[in-house]
Amino acid sequence: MELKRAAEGEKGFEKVFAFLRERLLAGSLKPGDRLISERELATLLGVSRPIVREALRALTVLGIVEIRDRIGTVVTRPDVSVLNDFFTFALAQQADMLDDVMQARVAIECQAIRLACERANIADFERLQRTLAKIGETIDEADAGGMADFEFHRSIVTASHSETLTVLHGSMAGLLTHSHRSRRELVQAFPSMKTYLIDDHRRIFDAIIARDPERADATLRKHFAIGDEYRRRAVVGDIDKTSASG
Amino acid sequence: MELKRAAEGEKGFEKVFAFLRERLLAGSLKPGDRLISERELATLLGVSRPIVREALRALTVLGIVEIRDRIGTVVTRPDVSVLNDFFTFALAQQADMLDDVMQARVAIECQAIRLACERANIADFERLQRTLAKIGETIDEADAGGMADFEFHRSIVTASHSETLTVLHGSMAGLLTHSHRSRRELVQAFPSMKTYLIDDHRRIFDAIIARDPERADATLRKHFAIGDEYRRRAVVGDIDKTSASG
DNA sequence: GGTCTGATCTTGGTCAGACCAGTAGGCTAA
DNA sequence: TTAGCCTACTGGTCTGACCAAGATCAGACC
Repeated sequence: MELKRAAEGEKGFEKVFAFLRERLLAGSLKPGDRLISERELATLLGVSRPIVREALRALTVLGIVEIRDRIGTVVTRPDVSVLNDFFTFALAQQADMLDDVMQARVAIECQAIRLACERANIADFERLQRTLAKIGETIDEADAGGMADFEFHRSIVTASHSETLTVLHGSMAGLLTHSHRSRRELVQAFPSMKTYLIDDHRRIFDAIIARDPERADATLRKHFAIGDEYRRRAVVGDIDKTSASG
Repeated sequence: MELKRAAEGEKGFEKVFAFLRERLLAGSLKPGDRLISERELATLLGVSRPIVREALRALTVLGIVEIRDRIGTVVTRPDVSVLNDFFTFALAQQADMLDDVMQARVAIECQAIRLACERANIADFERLQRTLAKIGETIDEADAGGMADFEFHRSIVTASHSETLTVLHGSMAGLLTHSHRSRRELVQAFPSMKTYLIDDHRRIFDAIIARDPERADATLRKHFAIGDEYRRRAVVGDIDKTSASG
């Protein structure tokens, strides 16, 4: 059984997984390809079908393949949701990681905005403008306002035309949406925030339009810093806000 | 069966996975906890053991739990290797993603260096100094030089004391090590690179020591930009370097 | 009484075979 | 030729079983 050669040492799951990984990484299995059936794979590798399913399921959660009921298993283009899942779980267990994730988000977004300055096209500009307008319209609503805020920032990342940045940002987005929302709740407490929210986003938008990476980055960073400042002040003045920061 | 309540809609794998996800996210299952046995889980959820194993295996590849032979399944602290796996697979199938990943790496590292300026302690400084020295010592060796380069950059991220940034950077590191290495191979072609490599890293180091985030960030960015420039020039002069970029 | 040892229970690891439900494609009948 | 049926195949799942080895506790020994 020369086919087993490369996977002889491992047993069971590892064997199947290694077998498939090899083909995947070597490129002999490309997106769109359909794998041989579970039964064939099982007999081919000398394992039982449940084991094969474990391996296929593993690849599924990694977003590498897709198991289609009664059709077969096909190789897919790497899917983002993996990162989403991972971050969701990771964050859930280490709530203190949230500040950390925020840092990563800032990292991604600041890089994205630089790229956006270079790569943004008309459609991107239009989307940015739309979402910017939305921020102004929803300035007094917590939910819609938070959503608008989020959409604007997402538009920035989209405009970077970088899949990886988009993926990473997206996977952290879910965790941070409530952060946008809670920030918006502060508007009631700090009237000056209205100006901050509208003007800051406007400045960010302008910098992108001007295709000025340095200014865009700096403005965005300042925007985050000010947001932090407001939040800190809020914590001082309104303790029960802290419970939502986890 | 009120226990099934939340997972009634799904079936099989989804049911088990959802059941566990719920507990994991809600925090009723914390790192270190041991799950109930596969058999119990199976009867509890009304599915067969192979299905339970699929779900557990899925969580395993996500780095959420660890299945210990003849011991049980325990919840672990989220593991980085997932991201590694993902990026490895993703890159294998979409080589064009490499530039993109590089962008993300720049993003992470530039944010990290800013944090490093604020948070780095003596130990961090020492590590940076050590790795910086190593770069000078190994300037003429491709392998060791690439490694030293990599270590220095990793030290920067470590000095940020941000778990998330470290994790993200680490998961992209494997893919980019060869990038460091191949960059070092250019040293032969471009003698001026020696100065670039040594002086640039030195400047970066100085900026961190000076705890000047802006300067550090700018210097690091410039460093990457120059590296890109060298690589671009190399591609023009030496085509077979491109084949190794996948 | 305390400790050591071994039988037993439990756990994961795996297999074999079976049934269901649709899907796809070949074959047949109109 | 074409519409429709029929079978082979696919994934989805279950059942029940066996193995090897860690965990546990009872009983024997010191």
